[in-house]
Amino acid sequence: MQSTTKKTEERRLEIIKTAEKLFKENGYRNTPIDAIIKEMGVAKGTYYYYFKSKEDVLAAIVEYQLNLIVQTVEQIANDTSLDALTKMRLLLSGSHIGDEDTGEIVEQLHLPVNRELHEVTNIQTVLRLSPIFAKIVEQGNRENVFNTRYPLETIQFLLTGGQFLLDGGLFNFSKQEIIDRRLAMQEIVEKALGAEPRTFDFMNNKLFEEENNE
Amino acid sequence: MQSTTKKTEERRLEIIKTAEKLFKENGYRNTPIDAIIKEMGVAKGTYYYYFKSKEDVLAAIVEYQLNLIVQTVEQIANDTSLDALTKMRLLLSGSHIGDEDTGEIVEQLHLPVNRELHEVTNIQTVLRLSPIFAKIVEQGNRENVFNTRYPLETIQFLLTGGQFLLDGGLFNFSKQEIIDRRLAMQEIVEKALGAEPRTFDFMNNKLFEEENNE
Amino acid sequence: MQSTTKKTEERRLEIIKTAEKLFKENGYRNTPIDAIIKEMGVAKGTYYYYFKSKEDVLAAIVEYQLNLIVQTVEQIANDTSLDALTKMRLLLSGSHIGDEDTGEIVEQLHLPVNRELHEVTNIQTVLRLSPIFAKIVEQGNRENVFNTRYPLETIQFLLTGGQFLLDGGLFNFSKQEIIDRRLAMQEIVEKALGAEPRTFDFMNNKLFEEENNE
Amino acid sequence: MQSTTKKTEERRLEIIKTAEKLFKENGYRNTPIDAIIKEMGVAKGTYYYYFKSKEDVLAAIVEYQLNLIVQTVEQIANDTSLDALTKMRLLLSGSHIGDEDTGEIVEQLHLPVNRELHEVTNIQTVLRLSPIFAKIVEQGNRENVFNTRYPLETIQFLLTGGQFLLDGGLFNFSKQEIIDRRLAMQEIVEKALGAEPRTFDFMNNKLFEEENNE
DNA sequence: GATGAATGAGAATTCATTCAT
DNA sequence: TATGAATGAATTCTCATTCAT
Repeated sequence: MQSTTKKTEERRLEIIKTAEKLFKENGYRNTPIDAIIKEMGVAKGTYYYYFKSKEDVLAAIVEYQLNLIVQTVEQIANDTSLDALTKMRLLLSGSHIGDEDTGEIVEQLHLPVNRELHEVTNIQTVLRLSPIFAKIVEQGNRENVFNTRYPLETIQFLLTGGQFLLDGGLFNFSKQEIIDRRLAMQEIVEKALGAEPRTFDFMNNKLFEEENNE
Repeated sequence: MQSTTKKTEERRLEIIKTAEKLFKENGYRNTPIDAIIKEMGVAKGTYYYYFKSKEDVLAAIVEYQLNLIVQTVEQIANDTSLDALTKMRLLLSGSHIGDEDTGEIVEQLHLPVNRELHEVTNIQTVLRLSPIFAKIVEQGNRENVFNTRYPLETIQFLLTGGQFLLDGGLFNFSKQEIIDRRLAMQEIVEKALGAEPRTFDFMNNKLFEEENNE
Repeated sequence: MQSTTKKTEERRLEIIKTAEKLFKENGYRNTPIDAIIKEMGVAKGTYYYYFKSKEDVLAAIVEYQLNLIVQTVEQIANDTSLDALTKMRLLLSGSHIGDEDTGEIVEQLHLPVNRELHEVTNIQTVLRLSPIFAKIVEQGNRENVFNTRYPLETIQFLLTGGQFLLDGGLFNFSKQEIIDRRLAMQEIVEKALGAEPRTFDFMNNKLFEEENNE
Repeated sequence: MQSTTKKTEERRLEIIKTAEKLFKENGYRNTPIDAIIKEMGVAKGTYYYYFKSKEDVLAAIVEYQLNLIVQTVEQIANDTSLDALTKMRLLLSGSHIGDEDTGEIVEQLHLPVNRELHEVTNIQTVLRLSPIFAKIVEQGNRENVFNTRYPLETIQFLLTGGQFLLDGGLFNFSKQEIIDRRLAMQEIVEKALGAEPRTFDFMNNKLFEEENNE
């Protein structure tokens, strides 16, 4: 057995990771497959042994990322011991213990990725997370901490605004501008969900600390 | 050979229009310049006589569209005879008398464009329209019909959500799904701006009619 | 009639001068006709009214330059009041009173021009100047200051070496390297022509001053 | 692995050879890459698999040719059993046992190449050969067969004159004209190096035979 | 004399994909 | 599993030249 031979799953993951890194650095279109294999030190054929096209990795990357996020979000959402407010706070703060890969949820959602990768990811993220979030909102409605007429649609709008506006990749906001927009977003979220003012105050406290660390 | 010489500005616009059409149909990346010139029935050199690259038309298209929208929005925003509520309603309904080119504002904002074109347009739209809208919100604050702490940031969030979520190019929503999301959006806008419930009720009545016509 | 003809001639010359300048700056191949007309502020058609192709100006430039040089060189060569040594010294030093256009002969010969323009010019220069120089050498033979068996061929070899080696455009020599090569060249010229050592000593004194001025 | 590597080297050389041939026939600028690959019967991508641009082959051709020449010249120059006169004669006559690839040195130096290729080759040839020749001249100085004050500079001038003047690519001399110029050159070389008259007599005898064979 | 819009035949380069080994 | 040479369609961009006005 060759020492260069890795287990199939491992190698597949290695390609995904390498491609993801390069796509984020240079963009999907601007990253030839050559770049990926060169970075990995393998031959062209190896790539095509694991993926049948270039789009194929893109899909795999998105799927991989999404699964991680969805898994974490679902875990929290399905935890019957938590009330809606706690769940929502956990998800919005990302303060739970994340896997290395996942990192903090909010971070994941706001990762500055490039456009091509972004499009697919953002949309899929909104579409897959919104039903899960919607359930929490409905729970919140029942627990009288939220008051939202259209849980799914509202959550989708809020996720979309957050994803696209605050994602560093699209708008080139300064740190201060991001802070300002998060403050506004906090209020909008609270109002849209019909929560008490300052319910999600922590969002920006947290942000503040983060930004100072960089 | 014989050349159908047109006035420079006309031909430039013709290229812009043709490119826009094809970009919307097939996407920016999937539209070779050859397709544009073939559609127009001119030579390749003609294209490069007016635009020095492919990106150049993209920028021209966005600029052209944006100028139309911004112009109209600004006209309403600067009309001192109108109160904030009327202005906002006009802008959100698009019921003003539009130029042929402009069409209805809401339609403009929600034009189903493809991704590549979209990205640039959406972002620019949000960035250029938000300050104008923000002024109206501030006027509304003074007139006690709105109550918004962060006018600019709030408007930016709302515009972003609207643009990216309801723009047919990104999410493939059915008509009914769009209606549902507009209903939710109406409420979110009202709440975020601190307006009375049902202030922007017309948004969806109007939409309803439209959709039935198609 | 006269004045229009003169104006025509003027414009032709203007094109030649502009083209020459741009060709020297950016090279013949890298200078589109567009650049020439843009620099002049005239239309494309104007160019083609005066020259039927791009090569046409190149030929005109070379012809124009060459005529100036040949004229001056011939004037000195044909001056029956001068002995061969004086003539040769004059030509090699370039110390005669030159027209503005011509500048100093040596300077003309060593003008750092680009390759494309260079090729044609250099070769033509060698071919047209060598017979004139050869006559001076023959005169020198008769006057017993030179002793050259093959005047024309020798002169051609020397002109070629000087043109191509010392012309700043081809070899990227430093100032010191050029000085060294001129010293060597002086000796070679003296030896090749069979002149007394140090006959053309001034060549390098002169050069030395020049270089210090820059 | 080694066999494939060797094949790779072979193919690379094949491209170099084909390009060289076509460049010589039609000129660098007038030889599209299409012509090269068509001649070889390979696809465009194959070319770009081995060379990253068109200029790239040009550089490779020059490097290849130059290495062959330099190698041979160096071999002779470094042979401690030979005196300077013999070395110089060998190099100028090209009568040594040449590799098939190299052919005769003088032939190599005077290969009728086209302009674009020529420029680069000529200059590089002069620059790389002159130090080697200069050593022989210095040896000759010590052996009292030469008497040259500036060995390097003198050699450079002589090489330049020979390359550019006698290289069939630039000046369109007839055979007789070339013979005449070689005769003159022989004398110039002898004088410039301070060698005895007729030291390099063979140069032209040899040439004479050659020319009659064609 | 002068204009400048229009032409269109190239040219170089990219890169996803295939396949024999 | 892995390799890497070979492919070739696709695409952007250049620019000398023409000609109706």
